[in-house]
Amino acid sequence: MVEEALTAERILEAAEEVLRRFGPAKATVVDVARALGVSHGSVYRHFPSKTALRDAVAERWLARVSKPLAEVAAEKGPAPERLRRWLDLLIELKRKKARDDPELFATYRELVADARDVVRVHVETLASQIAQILADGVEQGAFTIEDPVAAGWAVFHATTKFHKPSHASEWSDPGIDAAFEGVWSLLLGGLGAREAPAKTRKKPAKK
Amino acid sequence: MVEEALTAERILEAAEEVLRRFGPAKATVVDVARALGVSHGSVYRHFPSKTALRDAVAERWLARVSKPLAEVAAEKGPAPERLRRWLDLLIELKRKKARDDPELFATYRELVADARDVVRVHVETLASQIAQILADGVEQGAFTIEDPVAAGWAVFHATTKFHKPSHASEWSDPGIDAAFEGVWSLLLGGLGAREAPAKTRKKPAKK
DNA sequence: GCGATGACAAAAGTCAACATCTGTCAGTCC
DNA sequence: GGACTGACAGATGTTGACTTTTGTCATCGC
Repeated sequence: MVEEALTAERILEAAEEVLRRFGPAKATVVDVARALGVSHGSVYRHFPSKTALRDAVAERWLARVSKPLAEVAAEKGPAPERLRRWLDLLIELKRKKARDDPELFATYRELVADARDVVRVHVETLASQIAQILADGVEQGAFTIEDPVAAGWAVFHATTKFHKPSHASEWSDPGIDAAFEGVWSLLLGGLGAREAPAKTRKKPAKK
Repeated sequence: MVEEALTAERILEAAEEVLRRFGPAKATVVDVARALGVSHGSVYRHFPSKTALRDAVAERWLARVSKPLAEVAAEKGPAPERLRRWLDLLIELKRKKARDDPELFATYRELVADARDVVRVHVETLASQIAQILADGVEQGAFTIEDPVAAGWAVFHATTKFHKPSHASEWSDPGIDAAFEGVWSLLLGGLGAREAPAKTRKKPAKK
């Protein structure tokens, strides 16, 4: 005993490490148990199935994306600039994962592909973070949309290509940043962006 | 002799039929030759490899999408309404294929997935059709964008979710049409759409 | 002479015997 | 007595001998 009790948290950490090392195809519940020095039956006391364990790992991974974004969404500065930073951060987080460790990224993709419910919640979280920024923007007089929630979803959908992992192979295209600028420019216009009441300005004139 | 000469065109037709019946995993060059009553060696007189044959079939399929769209792009009416019809048609063509014969659609997806060059050309064709509509719109005073080509790509990218086959599983979501309306609304705003000089009006006020 | 053939080597795909894994549960151990 | 074990049945994966396919080319027949 003592030896640190077997908790869901410890199992998740071990599971993540095992997935990282063996990949989703080779990682077994027995491997996870072995890494913890217990029998695989014990793992089943904490997770009802291997699928549930994988879902929980996927959830952790997604939280590492949505949490830093939540901070940007909660800030108080000018909404257009904040929306841009939020999108840049989302895209950068995804690209970084894909670039720095493609194998791990592939593991992550397989995992979340099976965790549809977890993904649904994650995506709803992201869309509502955008909606929050947009609502702030309306309040600031920087945006003129009527329905921030609907517009939040629209921004999310319109930028799918730039953040959804199934498009990862396109992220190394040389024109990808220009493509995003084009979409950003249309979206900003569509949100009815205008100079905020007074205050900060950011970019110099374009072109 | 006579008996109709063996042409690339006839081989393509047979190949398409064989793919339709057996699927891309089971369709062989020998099957195609058998359907034509020739030896498989003969097929290789017209196509250097099985891959080239598959690419050619993919190209035909894609042409069946881009040709009807080219007609809409070439029309002369008000650009905003035409852009909307063009997008609706693109989306409808894709959805119809996916809905009416999911197996054939899966075959088509596998084929084009391997035909990257063919797809690149197809996508460039579509983006330039949008650009043409946008340029007309600028001329008509209906759009205020500076660079119709860049904006054409932006419209294409922003609507990826609604026409790219890898998103087909999302097309049966109940909210998909509302999602498109949201994106459309932002895009139209971003293009600087204003009532055309005089003339037609379409939708009643929203909400 | 030229399109077509079919035998062939190398590559790719199949499948059934075998091995491993998941999930359960009666029983152990502290 | 409750956390943990490990033997087990059924499900899932792996392996390697075998079959099929691709792509070539010397030869054929019109």
